[in-house]
Amino acid sequence: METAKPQPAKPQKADLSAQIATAIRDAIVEGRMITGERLPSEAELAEQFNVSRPTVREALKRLAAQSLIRTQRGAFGGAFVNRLSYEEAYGQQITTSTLLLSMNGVSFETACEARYALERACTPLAAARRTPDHLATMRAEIHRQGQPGLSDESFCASDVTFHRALVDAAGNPVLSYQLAGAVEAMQPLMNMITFTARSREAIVAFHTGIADAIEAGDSTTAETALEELAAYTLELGRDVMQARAAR
Amino acid sequence: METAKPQPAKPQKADLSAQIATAIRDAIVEGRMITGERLPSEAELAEQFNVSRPTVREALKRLAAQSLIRTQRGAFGGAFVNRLSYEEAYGQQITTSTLLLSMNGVSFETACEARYALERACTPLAAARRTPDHLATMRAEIHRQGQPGLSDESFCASDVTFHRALVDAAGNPVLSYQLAGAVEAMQPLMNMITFTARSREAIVAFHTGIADAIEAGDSTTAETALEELAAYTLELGRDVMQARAAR
DNA sequence: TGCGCGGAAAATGTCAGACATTTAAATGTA
DNA sequence: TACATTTAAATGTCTGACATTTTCCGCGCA
Repeated sequence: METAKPQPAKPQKADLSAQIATAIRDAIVEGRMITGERLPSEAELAEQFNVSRPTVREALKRLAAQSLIRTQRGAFGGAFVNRLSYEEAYGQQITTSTLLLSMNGVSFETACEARYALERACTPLAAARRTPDHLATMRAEIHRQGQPGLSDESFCASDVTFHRALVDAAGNPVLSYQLAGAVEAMQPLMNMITFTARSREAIVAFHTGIADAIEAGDSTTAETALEELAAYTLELGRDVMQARAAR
Repeated sequence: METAKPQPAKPQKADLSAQIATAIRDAIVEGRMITGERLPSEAELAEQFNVSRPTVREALKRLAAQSLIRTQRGAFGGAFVNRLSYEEAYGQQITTSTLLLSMNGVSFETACEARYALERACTPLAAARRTPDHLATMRAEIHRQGQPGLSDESFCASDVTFHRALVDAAGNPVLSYQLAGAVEAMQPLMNMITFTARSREAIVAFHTGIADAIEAGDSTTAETALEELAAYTLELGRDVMQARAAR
């Protein structure tokens, strides 16, 4: 006698290492372990969970991959609960966003729409809080974008830096984190599609309009300029797609 | 004779398993391996990279933790390049956001500001595209929030569902993904602070105003209502903080 | 001929033990 | 006291073995 396959009431089919990773992750997320705290040694964890050391190690590597812990060799080393820094979070956000876009056949329209909607959310704050530093970065990148001999790669990189400065000008690190995926993953994707067709002069003009408005603290004008840039990009993308389809 | 510590030209200090994970990750991100493709078996990878199987396994677990690969046991099983689904990406986004907020002492103001700025980015699209389904969800949650006996936990959960529906109404899955962290990580954080002080009637009134505007396709009114909700929440948070400080 | 059943094979999952390496504390010595 | 040395506790890595899962293929049976 056996119940065979239909066992819907058995969701616990995960690997031991996955279970252990989940258990430790929960302890961290729920605050039972605090930043900087040292986990038991691998040998102790193996004993606690009643598994072998390699299994524990696999679990720890899973957590390390999510920047939840960091390990240190040597005496008094071990695994420590990691403080997730903004930079690490940025990196994960960008990787995840890039993969999500490339693996789900996200259309140009969808990505473009999301990207500009998010950036638009920053402009009122940026207009209110921009520092001379942010403005200087934006102006410098605009100037760079006007140089005649600039390669396409450099122009794209400068484009990203410009928008990054705009986002950072909002002075909200959480917002900057959230926008990292939009700017650093979607913008390059869009550049890759439109760089053949676009007019650098037009882009520079839009960027100048945005920078002027931000400098003047005029969020309405900045939003309008951003929307125009979005519309221009969208149109370019449609043209390119149409040309590709016609071929 | 020995060069001792000062060896700044040696950036390769990572574990073997980390190096291998990076190598495979790059292959995936750069498109040299496509979704669904099978990786070599652990034994083959061990030979290719000239390491032992446990080391390879640790590398694979790192990748699995990021949902980059999925493994399958049995003959013709192995590790396969995983298609990162929206759901998996949501989950990672929420986990990362939650940790980032809790581990970096993000202030109530900062989180609140970012959260409402992001949500504001969705309202024009939501006003233009909302379906009867989304409206029904929003109305249902508003109704639930008006029930007298509702527990605080249920009210908070309903709050999240309401805002989630608003975000989804924009009809842009990439935007929904980006907002997942804001709605599901920041909203609960804010609820935890303000739930003692807030007036449910006021919240319901704001929600109703938002839903009405979205239903009418009036994005300006919706944004205004959202901004009022943001201001109310911010004020509540400041009051609570002040009360705590005074004690 | 067609169907089901069972073994073989290939892969991941797990374990045990050993050795290598790194690091900081403890100890010893000038 | 200051410096060099030893030592111990960890992680990092390797080897080999066994357990488990799953698919494929061929065999036998109707």
